[in-house]
Amino acid sequence: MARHLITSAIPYINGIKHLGNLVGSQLPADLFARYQRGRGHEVLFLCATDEHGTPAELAAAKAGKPVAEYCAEMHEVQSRIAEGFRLSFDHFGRSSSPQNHRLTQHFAKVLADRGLIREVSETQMYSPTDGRYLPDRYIEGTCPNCGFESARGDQCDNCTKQLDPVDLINPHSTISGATDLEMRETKHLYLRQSAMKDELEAWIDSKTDWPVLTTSIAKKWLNDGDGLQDRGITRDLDWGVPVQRGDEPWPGMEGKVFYVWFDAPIEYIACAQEWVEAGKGDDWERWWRTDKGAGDVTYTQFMGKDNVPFHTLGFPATILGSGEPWKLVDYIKSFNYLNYDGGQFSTSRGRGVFMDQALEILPADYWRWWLLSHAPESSDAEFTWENFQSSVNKDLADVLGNFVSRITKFCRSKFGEEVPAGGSFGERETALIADLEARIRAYEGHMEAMEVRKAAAALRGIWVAGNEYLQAAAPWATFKEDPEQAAAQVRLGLNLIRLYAVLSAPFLPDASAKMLEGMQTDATDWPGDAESALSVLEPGHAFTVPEVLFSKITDDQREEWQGRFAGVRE
RNA sequence: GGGCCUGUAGCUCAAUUGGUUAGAGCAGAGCGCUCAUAACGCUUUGGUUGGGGGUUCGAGUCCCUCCGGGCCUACCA
Repeated sequence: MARHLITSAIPYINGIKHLGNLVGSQLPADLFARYQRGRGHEVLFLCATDEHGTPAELAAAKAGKPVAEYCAEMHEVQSRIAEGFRLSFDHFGRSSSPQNHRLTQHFAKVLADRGLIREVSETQMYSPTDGRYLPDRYIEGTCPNCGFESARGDQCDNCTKQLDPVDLINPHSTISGATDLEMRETKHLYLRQSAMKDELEAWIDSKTDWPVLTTSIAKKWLNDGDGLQDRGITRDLDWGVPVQRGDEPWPGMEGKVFYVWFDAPIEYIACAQEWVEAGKGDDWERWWRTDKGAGDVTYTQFMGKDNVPFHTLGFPATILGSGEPWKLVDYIKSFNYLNYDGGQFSTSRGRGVFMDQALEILPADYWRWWLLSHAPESSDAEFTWENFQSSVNKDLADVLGNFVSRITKFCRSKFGEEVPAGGSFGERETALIADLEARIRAYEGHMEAMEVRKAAAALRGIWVAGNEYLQAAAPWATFKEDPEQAAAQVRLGLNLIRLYAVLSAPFLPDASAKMLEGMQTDATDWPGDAESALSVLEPGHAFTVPEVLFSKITDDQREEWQGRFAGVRE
């Protein structure tokens, strides 16, 4: 039995995520976790909320709540929505947990002890009106280069020139509009990534089977300009992990916190500690310490492309730099973006479908199927309501759902609600079994390789094979001449439903459960050979005709949703 | 500006890494079936692989160039 540690990029706390966020990390991670569990492997699947940073503070202020309270509430909201999508996290943690505080401070100490942290004195814009230091992009003004009036402090959106906030003409805070900005001297800690460039590069170069999206982004950062740059890992904020050297104070760093991108990946580890604390497990080190049992763990991370630099360079620099035997990631599966109907999903403009809204209008399986079967693997993908409607209606309602209906209802009318006895398999059945054998193995291959769209296509092909068989065998015709033979055909058809339930579970957990319930079986072992997998339900086994698995999306519904999600979120 | 990704049938995507006649699904057309959610199956129309040039016995695949789309560019996360 293999052991799989699986993490999804942790979603930021400041609101409900849209479908693009979902398909870029949590959903494919869940697919992989469910598949590996289905194969009988030991899986630890972790996710959490990423709770620190300026946007969290601002979102809390906007909601009129203390930031800790706001984050606690939003964590609950995201947690419930994750359950709604059937995301099967073994634990859904919080980057603000005490475990993460301790571990983040521990890593900082170890890195400092090994000479990998240096102090840098720099100047930073401070806004007395806002009472806070402002990240560059929270300052706007007129671009000195092109005269664009809403240029951000880090870059002008009009001429794309990179800027320094002090260059802006008439700079002001985008939070309050305040113009009384001043430069203040402040000290920060930098992680000396540059000192680890060769080690990181050798490690990346050894990963020849990673998606090009992952390695090309990593290499770009390694070799761009002067090479890998040191990175500031502290910020002047209130909300975050206080800068400490382990348990000890860090002189000169009073009142500062670690930068979210330093503490967020560490939460992957802290989350396993939370998992133990919550009573769901008893040994987190078995998953994370190679000196304490994690040597045989395969660790896979899932994320959108915007997260790649932090997972290929920043976090590995932390892990490797510590010199401690932490488990390093084995495979990084990254995704492009999902666009919405000709443009981008927009949280600020309420454009597109958000996770809570999606569940209000349709069950999770509909979304899981469309999103995964259209996952943005090779390039950005696009959600359109027409495509969604036709894909879901055809694949789920017609091909899979109707298959279940036609065979169960036919059996009920001719043989009653139990698996009929009699007859034997002939050439047609042998051919189907051989075909399915090959298709199942191909499906497994795509799942192992995390080729999500190909896996979906292969699964659909397995469903189609059942319809082809029924059409050719035509038990409704056979029945008139040779009821025994029809019984064998129906028996095979009913067994196909159970097989489909097992194979489809990673994509469609709810429909899978309904099929198993209808077949009144809890035999969910992954199929070894197709032949024995198709004789699990024996003659005389009782079943019930399941309710319709997937009702179709009507044109009226589609048009209504199209209008509802085009503009501003309520 | 620089870098990376991408462009294949009306739509969404494949193509064993340079190897026969570029394949699937959806949509369209025709036929069959009547168990089933007006479902299913079979057959079929549809391509100058964004344009141009080059390398090669052979190019969707490699090189050059032009055009279009997207992302990243280190203080949003």
